[in-house]
Amino acid sequence: MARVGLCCTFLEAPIKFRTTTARYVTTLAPKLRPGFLNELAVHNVRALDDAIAWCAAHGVGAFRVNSGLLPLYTHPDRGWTLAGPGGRGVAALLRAAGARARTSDVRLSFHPDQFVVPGSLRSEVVDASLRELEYMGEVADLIGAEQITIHGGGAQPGKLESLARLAEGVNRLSARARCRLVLENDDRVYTVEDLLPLSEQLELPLIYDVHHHRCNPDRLSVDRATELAAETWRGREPWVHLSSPAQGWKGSDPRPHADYIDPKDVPRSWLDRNLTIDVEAKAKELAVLRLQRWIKRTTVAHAA
DNA sequence: GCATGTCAAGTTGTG
DNA sequence: CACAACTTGACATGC
Repeated sequence: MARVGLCCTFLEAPIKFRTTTARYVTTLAPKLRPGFLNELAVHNVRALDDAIAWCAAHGVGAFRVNSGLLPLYTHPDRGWTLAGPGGRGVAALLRAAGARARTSDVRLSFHPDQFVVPGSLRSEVVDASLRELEYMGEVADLIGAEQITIHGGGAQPGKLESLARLAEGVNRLSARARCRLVLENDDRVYTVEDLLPLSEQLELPLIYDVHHHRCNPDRLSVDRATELAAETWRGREPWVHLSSPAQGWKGSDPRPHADYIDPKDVPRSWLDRNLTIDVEAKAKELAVLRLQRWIKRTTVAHAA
């Protein structure tokens, strides 16, 4: 049966992740900056442990870790790292959170921000993207996160050229980051059909986002795309993404996400598979629990 | 308290 | 051409 996953944050459960801005940090005396960033990191890793515990307690089998877990970690003059004095303690907390995830069977993943474009035309963008992916690889290694999801990025001057640049960027990554990399179809540019050849060439699994596929279709049916993407996981439980459109499928832009998942948007073929379904919905854990109840009911009815 | 403006970073498409 | 959208508002500030 499919398992459900929660993305990044909670709506009602009292688990909060803190953030800061580079501008604010520069208003602090340089001596105070590492301590401030360390405090945020400690808070956030404790919150991550709470999030994993919450998932385990509610039968939620996956959690997507917010990329801002260690705020400003890749900023050029942050002055704080996991290798430093305070960082050692954070690394220990990360390992402990990872141990909890492992024993309670909560799969962990990362999905970097929109700024991460390893196939960009601009080399400084590629460099910054790779730094960000290395940061996630380092944290993923400590907590045992299985994957880091990236999109294809832009398409200038064409898709083939851009995907070739993406392949170059990916191949510059350390093994620690690269072995966790996963591709995902997006809602504007790259479809499952576009990404399958690159997935095969680089031996990267493909996450199938059915909402993006419906916004940005190719020649594949939902079931065929599910099947082809699942094969790229080579025996591991495939990950997929699910959301419903905030304003419905007709009329205005279908891309913004609704508060909850409309059961009509769940592909029926998913219910017969071992899948990890990341729920991208504004009502966060409430949407995950509602979908989980619906899947249980429907799967039982289906089997009977 | 509460409303508001701001925040490191990319790319695309809409109005 | 400004701005929203994307996996996600949180925070400091000023009243």
